[in-house]
Amino acid sequence: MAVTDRRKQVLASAAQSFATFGYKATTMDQVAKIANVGKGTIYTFFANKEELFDEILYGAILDMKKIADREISRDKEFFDNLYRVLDRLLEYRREHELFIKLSHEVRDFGTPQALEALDKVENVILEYMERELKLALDNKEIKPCDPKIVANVILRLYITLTTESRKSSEPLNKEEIKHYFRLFLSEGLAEVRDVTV
Amino acid sequence: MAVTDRRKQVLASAAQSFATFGYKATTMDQVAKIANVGKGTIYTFFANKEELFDEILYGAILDMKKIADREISRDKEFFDNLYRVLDRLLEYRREHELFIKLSHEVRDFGTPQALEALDKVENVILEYMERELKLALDNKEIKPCDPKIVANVILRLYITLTTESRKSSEPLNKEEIKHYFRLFLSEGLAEVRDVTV
DNA sequence: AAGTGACCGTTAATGAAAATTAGTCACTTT
DNA sequence: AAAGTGACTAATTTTCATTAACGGTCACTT
Repeated sequence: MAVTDRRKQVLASAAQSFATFGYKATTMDQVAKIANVGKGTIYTFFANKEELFDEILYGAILDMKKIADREISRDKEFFDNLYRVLDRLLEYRREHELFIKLSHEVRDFGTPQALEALDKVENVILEYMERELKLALDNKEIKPCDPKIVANVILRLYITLTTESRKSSEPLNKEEIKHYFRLFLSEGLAEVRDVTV
Repeated sequence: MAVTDRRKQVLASAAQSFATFGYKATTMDQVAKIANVGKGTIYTFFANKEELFDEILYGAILDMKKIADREISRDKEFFDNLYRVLDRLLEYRREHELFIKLSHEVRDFGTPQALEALDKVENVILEYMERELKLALDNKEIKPCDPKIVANVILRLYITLTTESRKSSEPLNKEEIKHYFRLFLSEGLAEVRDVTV
């Protein structure tokens, strides 16, 4: 069997295992078994468990970058793009088994590698937003501000709106989320008072 | 010694112990010792450890309500009041030893009673904001919205801005926080384009 | 040369014994 | 008799020694 095939075999098996069992509960013995290779073989491709995991994570992050690039349309306005891409990225994150499992692992065991992985994903999203905010600043579409801070606020806002479940009431639907998103980020909450209708 | 004195003695000792050691690490033996009463005496005033804790928590919550009422001026505008009261309340929460200890306890051990206590405090703050938002709605100071959702967003926004530390850069100063607070809640991020200057 | 799995040192799970704790109540003090 | 107490109990938590599982290696096989 060709070297690249074996490598791919290992990667596929590891991806499946990490997504099903999380970081901690995935053992190298198991990956070797699923991949139908000896354990030693894994170590000819990857220095250790963390590097194997990182490569799979990097693949998922590449997917997210592709999603963002595909979803963005330079002819549409800033807030539209922002909301749509953020929605897609977080949907991807929310629905991918690997990230679901990693979230649970952080909650239940606090596994450092799982936490680090989720942080990396968050940073990718933040970096994307920072870039877009800088473009919007150059085009004078938004008021002067620190893109880093605003990117953070926007992400937190989105997360707050999408997890508005815990206390009473069911989570907001997409239209409601979009409405509040626009209210805070674009229009502002204050009623306009000095404009004659 | 009068009954009320003994009760106060117990409360004071318990308050000190909860603030110093947290919920879990405060033992009824220790409270009795500090208060200079037999352990049985505590149980003539409080049914159990949780009720003793609740009474102390309730005291702190009363303090917060007083702070909010004192800080609010009906002649000042809505966002000014909102920001100032929120700032005072969270400063109180941030600087009171009991709440600091309880936060650590939740982080380190996940003690359910500590979590519940912090939730109660958060709810007091949310309820206060909800009330103020309803007033502002009646006065048409803010656009139509669900006060519950907006209260939540505002609290998260404040917390995001005040803990903008982890990733690089030092935390924002009060003026900066106020600036961003105003930017998102009052004015909106979008640059106004259709107004001739 | 490429691939392997038994083996190694370290870390984590297990469970039984020991210690600690919230809450009680028979007894002491006032 | 009313108020106060701390030794006691049942339940929980901590401790610790033993066992099991793990990541990573390397002498050996293919």
